[in-house]
Order: sequence, then structure tokens, then C-alpha cells
Amino acid sequence: MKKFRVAFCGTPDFSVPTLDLLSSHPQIDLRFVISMPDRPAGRGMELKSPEVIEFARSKNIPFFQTENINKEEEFKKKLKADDLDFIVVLAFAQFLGEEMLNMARLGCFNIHTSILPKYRGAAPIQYALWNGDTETGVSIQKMVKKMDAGDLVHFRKVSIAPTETGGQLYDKLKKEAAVAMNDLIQKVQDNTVTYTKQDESQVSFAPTLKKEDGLLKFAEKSTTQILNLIRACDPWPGTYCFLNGKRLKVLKAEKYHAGIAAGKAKNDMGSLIVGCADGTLRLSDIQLEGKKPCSDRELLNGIKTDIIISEK
RNA sequence: CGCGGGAUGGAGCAGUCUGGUAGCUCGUCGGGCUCAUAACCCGAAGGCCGUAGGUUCAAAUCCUACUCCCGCAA
Repeated sequence: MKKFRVAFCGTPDFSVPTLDLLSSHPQIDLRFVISMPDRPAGRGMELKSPEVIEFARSKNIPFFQTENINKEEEFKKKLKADDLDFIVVLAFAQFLGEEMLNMARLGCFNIHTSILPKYRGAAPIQYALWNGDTETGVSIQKMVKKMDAGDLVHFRKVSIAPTETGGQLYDKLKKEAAVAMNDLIQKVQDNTVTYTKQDESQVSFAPTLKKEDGLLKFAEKSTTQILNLIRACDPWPGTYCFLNGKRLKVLKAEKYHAGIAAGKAKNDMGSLIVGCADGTLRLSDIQLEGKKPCSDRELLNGIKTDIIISEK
């Protein structure tokens, strides 16, 4: 049987399970892995390869790294000559130009971590949690120039547990993406791929989160809003506030019975509590700058002064 | 050489500038009080103050090198 000739564009660990599937699928001939260049990262700013490249290296899959694939004329010629059936794009962090979109026989399939047309953009997982959604999923769309606006070819729904964090949902969808890809390969093989237009009236957006989106504004938000933001931003970008002028990461919080004025904070018998617009939260797992994560009780053991929570 | 904070009994911290008795809030263990408790009272155990050198009569504290942890940034 003839194998499908495929190229893969992706960057972080999120792309790896799907790449793994493609590299080992009997119907797939994985020709190329395309990713971002190595970047300085971490403390010390040492160069680090994208996870996808690490994987490609370990499996001896030909790979190519670039800041902007659209400008790589030489490489595109090579791709063209490779006579691809389709290109899979997953968390690539680059836009594809006309030439790339038309490079393969079936075009480019992008796996997106929401049920489109909801949450077009870079941070659909976080937005689903932030908004308190109970369901999300992965979609596969045939890419067009407009971001995440292509026809839907496949999707899988996933339910969200009330306390699920960004990291947990991320891991779940990471695997789900590979399953969805597997489904699509079957459809391609059976020649049963269908193209469904997105309902433009239902479009919403999930732009990239910034670090500041994780700043907790207790006084002006409800306890539910704060809790949703905390789980959405766990582990990235993380939520924080300032305790007595020092940066305090908030890792976990819960609703608290006792009351306190909005914006105020105190040590309530070993619990660090802070007033929100409609109630009180206990910040149960926290991390002070320069310190390790610990419980509120542990941190409070070492603080003898009044506690002031601010947005600095 | 990206910027910065930190390492002190099991936990979180003070003490370091201005060297000279190891301290605080908890936890643990024993005892007491209470119908009862994250309560309260009494008592106890537990630290070569990250590592290696140096200065000094004397170093947690000053100097040098190293190891490990973390925040920012990316």
C-alpha cells in the first residue's frame, strides 16, 4: 500500500505525541519535521532546542529549523520536490503563507485545542478554564490564510473537571491531539474527509496570555473568577500578587468560610485569607520569590508582621 | 559571563551590617485540663548554622572558592 507523504510543523512538547504517532504510523511516510530555531532559555540563558527537534533527532527524522518558513526558498523547493500528501501543523507558532498552504496535495491540517470556531488563537486551553467551561476538545481544520478559520475536518470533545488545571488539561489534550490525528489518517485513507465551514457568528478569540494576565486582582473579582484564573494559569503563566511588597505566586486557593473586607488579607489561625469582591479565599499553596513552594501555614509561621496583599 | 533572592533542629523564619550563651512561630514526644477541639497549661527531645579553606583569643556572623535551591527574564 502506498504511504502518505507527510511533513510536520510543531515546536513544544505538546506536539510530540502527535509527531510520535506520525513517525510510527504504518500508513505515514514522515518526510520532514519543521520547527523553530534553538532559543536561549532557562536560568543562565543556555540554548535549548524545541522538544520536537529533540524527538526528531532521537528518531533520526530529517528536520529543519527556521524563524520564518515562508522565507526559506531553498527549503521550500526541497519540500515541493518531495510531493507531499499533507502537512500537519500543531503548536508551530508561525503563520504559513500561500505557498506553504498549497504545498501539499491535501493542504495543511492544523490541530487546534478547542472546538472551533470557539477560541481561535494561541491560548484556547487557558481561556476555556478561565471562563469556567465544562467542555472543550481538539479540532482539526484545513488551514487557510486567516488564523484558525479553515474548514473543520474533525474534532473530539473532552469534558473539563471542576478543579482541572491548565497543566492537566494540556496533558489530556496533548494525547487527544494524537488520537484525533489518528482518526484523520483513517479518514484520509478511506477518502471520507469532509469539510465543514465554521459558523462565523459563533467565533470567539483566545489571544496569547501575557504574564500580567496572571496578576490576581482580589478586590475587583469574584472568588469564582479568581479560582478559574488560578487553575487556567497553572502552570503557565502562573498567578501572582504581592505580599508585603514581595512577589507571591499563588499555586492553589479555595473558598473560605470566614469573612474579610475585599482587598484585605490576614492570618486566620494559620490560613492566609484574602477578601474578594463577593467572598473570601484562602491561598493554601503559595511561593514567595526566591523560596520554594509551601503551604500558607508554613509561610505564616515565619511572618510576625501584618499582612498586606497588593498588586504592586 | 542576562538580572536577583536564598541555604540556621522535622517545617517556615529571625539573628549576619556592629564577631563573643542558638532564638521565634509551628510540628513531634511525654504529662495535665476539657463532653470536646486547629483550643489552653506544664515539660522534653532535636542544630558540628550548605561545603572547603582563610582572618581572629573567638566566626552562623568578616574574606575567598565551590555545591545546591528558587524568583525574574526568555
